[in-house]
Amino acid sequence: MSVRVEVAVFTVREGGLEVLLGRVGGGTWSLPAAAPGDGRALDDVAAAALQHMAGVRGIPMEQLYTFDREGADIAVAYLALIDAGRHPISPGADVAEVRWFAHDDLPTLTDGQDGVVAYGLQRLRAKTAYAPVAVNLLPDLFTLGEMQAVYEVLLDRPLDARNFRRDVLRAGVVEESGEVRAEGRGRPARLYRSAGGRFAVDARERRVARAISSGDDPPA
Amino acid sequence: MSVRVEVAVFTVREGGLEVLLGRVGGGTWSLPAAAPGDGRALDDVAAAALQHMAGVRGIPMEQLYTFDREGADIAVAYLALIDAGRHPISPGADVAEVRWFAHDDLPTLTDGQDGVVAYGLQRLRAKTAYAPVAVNLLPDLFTLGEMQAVYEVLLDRPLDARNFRRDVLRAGVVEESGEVRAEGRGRPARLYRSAGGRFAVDARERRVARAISSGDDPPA
DNA sequence: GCAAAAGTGTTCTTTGTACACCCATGG
DNA sequence: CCATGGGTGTACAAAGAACACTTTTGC
Repeated sequence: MSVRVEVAVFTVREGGLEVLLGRVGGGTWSLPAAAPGDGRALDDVAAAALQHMAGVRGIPMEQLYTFDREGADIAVAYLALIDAGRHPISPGADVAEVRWFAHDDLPTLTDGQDGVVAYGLQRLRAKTAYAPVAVNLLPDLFTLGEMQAVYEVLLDRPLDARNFRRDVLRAGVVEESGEVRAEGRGRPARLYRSAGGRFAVDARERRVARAISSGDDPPA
Repeated sequence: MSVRVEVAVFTVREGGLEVLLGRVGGGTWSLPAAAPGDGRALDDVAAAALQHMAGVRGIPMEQLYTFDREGADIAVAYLALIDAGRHPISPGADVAEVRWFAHDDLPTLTDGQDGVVAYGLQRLRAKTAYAPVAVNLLPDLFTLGEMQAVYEVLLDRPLDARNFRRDVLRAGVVEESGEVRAEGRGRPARLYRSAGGRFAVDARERRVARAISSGDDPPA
């Protein structure tokens, strides 16, 4: 019985949701993956897989699901969210290429990894309804407009800016940094940072998320 | 790397939430567990573990989480809900004893299985907010009073019978069987059966569940 | 006819949704 | 001075929570 750990890594860039893939030599594209050796914890193996493939460290991860694979194998899948801008990717040793792919235009993947991506996406969208997932996809300081844009990509529908602002501030998931940023035309926006709270984007989405699936807090 | 599958099986009886445990010889109490041999799917291994330990079949299961264990081992944990009345338990081959234990008065368990029970309970309570978990804990036909009693045990707080009735019926998770049952004093209650829908018990709980943790729909 | 449980309906409050409007900046 | 995005407030609808009352049975 062989065990693998695989990580579905998502980012939001240029108005699109993207997935991190790499390949060795000229082989098929794959998720960051590793085999747990000696007694390392699964979470650590997942973190190591990402670091090995793309040189990115310190990204929080969440266990997704354990899948059956061909033969007598199983794959423990993880979900990770990163801000591609803050964490440039570069191929590790024996990795030929690492790239971001639009989530709806992926190449052929190894094994059953498309199932991992699909479920990761489902969980990510569901988490949107009750966890401040956007802060993991944004820089340290960000405007509420940028945050809203991330949610609009994740949910694939427009949000009302006024209600969005009210909900996010009421939930206390962000705090003002005191700084502002002028960016082209229009009134300069205040810059916020994460405050660590939890919140929901809006009620309709909450209900949808609940009806379809929900994320969860892994055990301590 | 050795893999085990373990199942946290819950029931509600006599006003209490109980967990199924068994033991071999005079050893420590354990959850139903099995090692996946050849290429059997994890879900099947979980079902087989329950059947082997307690002789119970055909119970829907849901994957919970994959835990690190001592050494280089991992344990894939499952959650199962059964109506103890409909599914009598009896020790399988080489099982000395199987019993229901009150969830808050468990004996010492093997390994890290108390973590599995704790997380299973958390998930079960969270699922309460958006899935009709009670129908898995009740007979084919049941009264709304019985159903409410199950939820009161799971949530550990009293529910308003009138709001409960309204919410359950509105959500369409049960359908009338046409029969009634007189049980001692009081007006006879209509008997319902599951209709397969999803619902939430009440809003406060939904929010609590969301804030603490949530269940999820496993991938297809 | 009284206690006990089932069943129906109504009011109040909270939450979410859809808006109209003003503010500050760049061109 | 106007187009553009930022920021504030308000009116309406829906959902949840609390609660009063009638119905049907056993004793």
